[in-house]
Amino acid sequence: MNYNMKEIAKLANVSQPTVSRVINGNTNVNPELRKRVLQVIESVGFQPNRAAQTLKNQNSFLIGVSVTSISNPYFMDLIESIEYEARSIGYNIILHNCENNILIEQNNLKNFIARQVDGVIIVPESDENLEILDKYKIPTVIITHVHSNFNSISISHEKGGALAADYFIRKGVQHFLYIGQGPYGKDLKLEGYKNELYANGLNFIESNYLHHPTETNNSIQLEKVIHTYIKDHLDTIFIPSLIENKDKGHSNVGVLCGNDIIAIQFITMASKYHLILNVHYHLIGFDDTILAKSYRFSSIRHPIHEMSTHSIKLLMELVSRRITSKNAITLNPLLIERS
Amino acid sequence: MNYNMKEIAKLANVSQPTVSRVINGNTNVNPELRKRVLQVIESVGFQPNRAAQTLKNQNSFLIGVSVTSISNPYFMDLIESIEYEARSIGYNIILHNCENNILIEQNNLKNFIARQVDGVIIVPESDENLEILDKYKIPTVIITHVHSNFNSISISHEKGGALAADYFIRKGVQHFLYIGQGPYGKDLKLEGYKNELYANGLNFIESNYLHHPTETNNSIQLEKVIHTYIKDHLDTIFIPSLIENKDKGHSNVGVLCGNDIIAIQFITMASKYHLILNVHYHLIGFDDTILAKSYRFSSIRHPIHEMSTHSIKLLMELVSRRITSKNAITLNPLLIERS
DNA sequence: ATGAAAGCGCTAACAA
DNA sequence: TTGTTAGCGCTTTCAT
Repeated sequence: MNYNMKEIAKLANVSQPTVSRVINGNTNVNPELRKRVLQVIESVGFQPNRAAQTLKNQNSFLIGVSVTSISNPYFMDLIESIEYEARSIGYNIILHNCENNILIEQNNLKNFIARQVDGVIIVPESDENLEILDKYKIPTVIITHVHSNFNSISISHEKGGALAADYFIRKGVQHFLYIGQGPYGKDLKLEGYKNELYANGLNFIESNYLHHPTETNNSIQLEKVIHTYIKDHLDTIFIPSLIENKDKGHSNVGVLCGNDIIAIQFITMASKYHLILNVHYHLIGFDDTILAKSYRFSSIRHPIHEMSTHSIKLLMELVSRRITSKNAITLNPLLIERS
Repeated sequence: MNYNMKEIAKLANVSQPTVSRVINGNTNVNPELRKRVLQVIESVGFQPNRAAQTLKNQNSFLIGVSVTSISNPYFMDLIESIEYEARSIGYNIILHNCENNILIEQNNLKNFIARQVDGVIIVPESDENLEILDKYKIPTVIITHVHSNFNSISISHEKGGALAADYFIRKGVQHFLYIGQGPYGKDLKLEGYKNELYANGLNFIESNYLHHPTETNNSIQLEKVIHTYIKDHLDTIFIPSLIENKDKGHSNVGVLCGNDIIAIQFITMASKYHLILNVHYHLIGFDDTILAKSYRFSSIRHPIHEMSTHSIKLLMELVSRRITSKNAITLNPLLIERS
């Protein structure tokens, strides 16, 4: 059982508000009383009740963190980083996973409101629920998405694609592949990749864009697409390319994958045909997760630490009402080269 | 801005305690008033202030979760699972990482106390800090460690080792390797592994126990040890073993690794000598993380979901003072076979 | 510089 | 069944 200020006051032979003043660093306190109070606090290990403080002060020093999935190495790094940043400025995080479910996300956000969180950092599942935060005027920073009504931190996917293109060009790549995350459609990574190729007078062949055959994000299906591509181009690209470039020791095929998991799917499929990374093909993944580290392939890293730093900083500026405009911060990714 | 009960009461033309009664499901409320109140609550989207409830009720519906590291796929799965279990019974988690630092852990636990958490689930960095929880009589469940003064959920590492031994025996393995996580010392996984071999009339050769050469947990050093072992036994074990068993299509070497990361180190080193998984050697990792899934090697899985279920259940029993004895629950791991 | 008193939003004992 | 009242632990006037 924890003490309260009244008990501390009695033990130190002062009034309860004096204890409050000591704890809050109010200067109008006799140094001697201050010492006495601090001694008692120290000896019994008193911790002021945060719930009472929240009630009285109308702020909780709590940040609601909502993500669409926890067991994704990318979000986990993000959560770790946010927890660290929050802790270092005296805030705590309440973590919620919405499991990619809009209804759960809605409940979670309502819960944040009930908990009196000072702000929310969210990787949103949908736009609808964000209105709840708007309605209650909760300072909010959105991560990964850009939304005109909210502050946001995001990454330039185009820049990531361009970075990959640059790397491949440096390596003398002539055959540029791209394997996307979703079904066919607008893909900023691909845009950046293509544009950088064009800017260098190179061409991207549309049939080298592999993607899910359907709307459903089934990874088995993508694996089949990859498998078929490799099989069909074994004798036309992969093997000849290596032979042509045998003086360099590596081929001129470059594969950019929308994320690290896809990258591993490619590596696995390629190995079935005895194609070896950095010999028969160059490869770059996205997100630079533990997978890229352990498989030792290059990957585009999102500056997670920078993202969380900016998120918290931006959130704090909103909480303290130092800014009221809507900021959309875009950060640049960087290429982690591994050979 | 959120409403409060007083405002709801005014809008519904009832007294404020009536609003409280409606919200808390008190039956002594005129159905008509109840309806009126619920309508107002619904229309303005009122959420009772949790801080006030915490202050009044002396419980927070908050669970403090402290781990030694977040960015570890194993803990990440655990956190996700705990968040899910807590949420499904109306609790929230406050997440803290202690970064393997005793001082940070101490501050985090004090913070839990200030936050009035109803209970703590902790992967402890040290025993000392646990005394804080004991002192304040915070219901606590320890995960992974067993401690006589606390309730705990842990995994039988011996059983994991035995499971691996059984699998290897089934596969006809004759050369049993073990690569431990730490420097040389007591290792329950190894104990279970050996004992199961002995129980089957088999022998474990001590020189087949690879480990860090020093106290420092430097993974580069372990990699060198692995590398040296493979090089030295290439012609005496790995190659001959495959030749002897070429009718079966795979050798009779079995490698058990203390965790999945070590497993990948072995696979990587082995591939330098063109040794292929499930051909030149059988391998089992520990923890069944995303690494094992993507590299497709077998791994001993800890029943993470079961762990979190038991943790929350046990914690709730402590919170409600239904139990006061100290329980040490040991769960059995299971082998996920991948070929 | 210090203490007495009010009130943050809620629940529960009590009175009506 | 309903409203009045006190109080959870804290901060902050307001007197002194």
